[in-house]
Amino acid sequence: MVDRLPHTLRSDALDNRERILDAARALFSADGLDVPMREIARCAGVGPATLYRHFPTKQVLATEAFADQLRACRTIVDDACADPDPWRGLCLVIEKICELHARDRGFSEAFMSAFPGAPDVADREYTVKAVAGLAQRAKDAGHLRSDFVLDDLILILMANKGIHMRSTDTQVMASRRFAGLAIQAFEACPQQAPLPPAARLVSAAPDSA
Amino acid sequence: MVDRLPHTLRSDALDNRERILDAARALFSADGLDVPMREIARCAGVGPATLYRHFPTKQVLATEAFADQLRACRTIVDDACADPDPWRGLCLVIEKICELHARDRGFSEAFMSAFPGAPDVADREYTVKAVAGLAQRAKDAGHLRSDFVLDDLILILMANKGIHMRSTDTQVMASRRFAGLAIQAFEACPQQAPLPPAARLVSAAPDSA
DNA sequence: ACGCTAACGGACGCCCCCGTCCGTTTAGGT
DNA sequence: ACCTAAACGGACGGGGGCGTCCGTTAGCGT
Repeated sequence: MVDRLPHTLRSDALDNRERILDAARALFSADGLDVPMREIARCAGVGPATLYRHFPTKQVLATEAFADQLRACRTIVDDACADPDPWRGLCLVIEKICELHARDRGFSEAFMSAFPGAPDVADREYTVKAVAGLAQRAKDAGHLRSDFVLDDLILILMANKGIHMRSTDTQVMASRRFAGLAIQAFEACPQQAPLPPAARLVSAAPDSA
Repeated sequence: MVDRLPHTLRSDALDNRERILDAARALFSADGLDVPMREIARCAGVGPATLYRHFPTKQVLATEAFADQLRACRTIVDDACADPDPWRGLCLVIEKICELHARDRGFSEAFMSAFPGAPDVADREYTVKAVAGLAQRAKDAGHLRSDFVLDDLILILMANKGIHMRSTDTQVMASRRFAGLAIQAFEACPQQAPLPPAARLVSAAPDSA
């Protein structure tokens, strides 16, 4: 059931592992998380058993496959927080994350499906806090509307996930347009109509932004 | 294969037909279009054969099941076009259609999946023209940003479809918030940053709004 | 060069969904 | 009350995804 302790894979095993991850990344990215495990195996040129030996469940496979994207997310947030202009930082977060999700359908699904109370990203709380801080600073600077809540950001990401196009290029283009509209909606502006109340999306956030 | 000409169903047949439609409406609405046909049959208290006899394909069933919603859509658009204030009309379209989709996941899927070049709604072109006219009037009145295109509306509807919550109430609430943000984004406003270019979503529209 | 064992992958059984056939039931006209 | 045909639904065969077992292959240390 579990790999025993040698901790050092044989060269062919390591090779297969990489090929599986590559195939998974490609298929998840293009078709979402619903691709059959066998399809991934076939595409990687291995048998189903080999796939299951390396990654006992799709969850495990996806987690490994999306490690890069997760790191990218973290980097985006860190960069944004480092920006001296918090509003610019927040805009960057929205634009970059939307684009990341637009380019990788599977990551988008995995990222969002795991949202309410997912035990899978350990530093989720840290990231949430960081973005909340960024948003607060943007509000203080008068660039972000004062009734913005963090749930709005999640709302935008969920919505962005709903945008599906055939070609990746069109997808990214549409997503960019969408991000632009979202930013527009978030920008503080003299004659602003009040928004409908926000639905609670992030499980337990005492003061979300 | 096809029902022969008597044109008058037996009372039990008619009854079953209604029960099937009711079940389909309920299940589609709650769980989307992916519910198995057998589940609908089971829920309606009939055998699979009866279901298939009345509705040979899921497409046919869905079309009949969503007739009400489609009429509601049409009514919303007509009402909006009749509104003396075109901006108010456009806002109503966005709010009402988003809510309609939020309340009925299956309808939302059916409506949007059938979008690029669907041969299924005959008066699609009429509706598109009507909304385009409404948008143009809203622009002329100076309430709708001048770089708005009809594709933006489709974009919003696709995005709205991406918002999924457990309870319908939360779903509607989130969707309302989203519609509010969308309207905010569309509103003409002095210091407006230019949006990224729109991706073509509606197949052949020479001058979309 | 050889053997040991890690690693492989074809094949199996399971379950769920699909669409159809056909023997049985029952509505409704006489 | 009876007969006929409309309508029903259980049951079937096909297809596909799932996760696992086990006989075979081949990497690697000696």
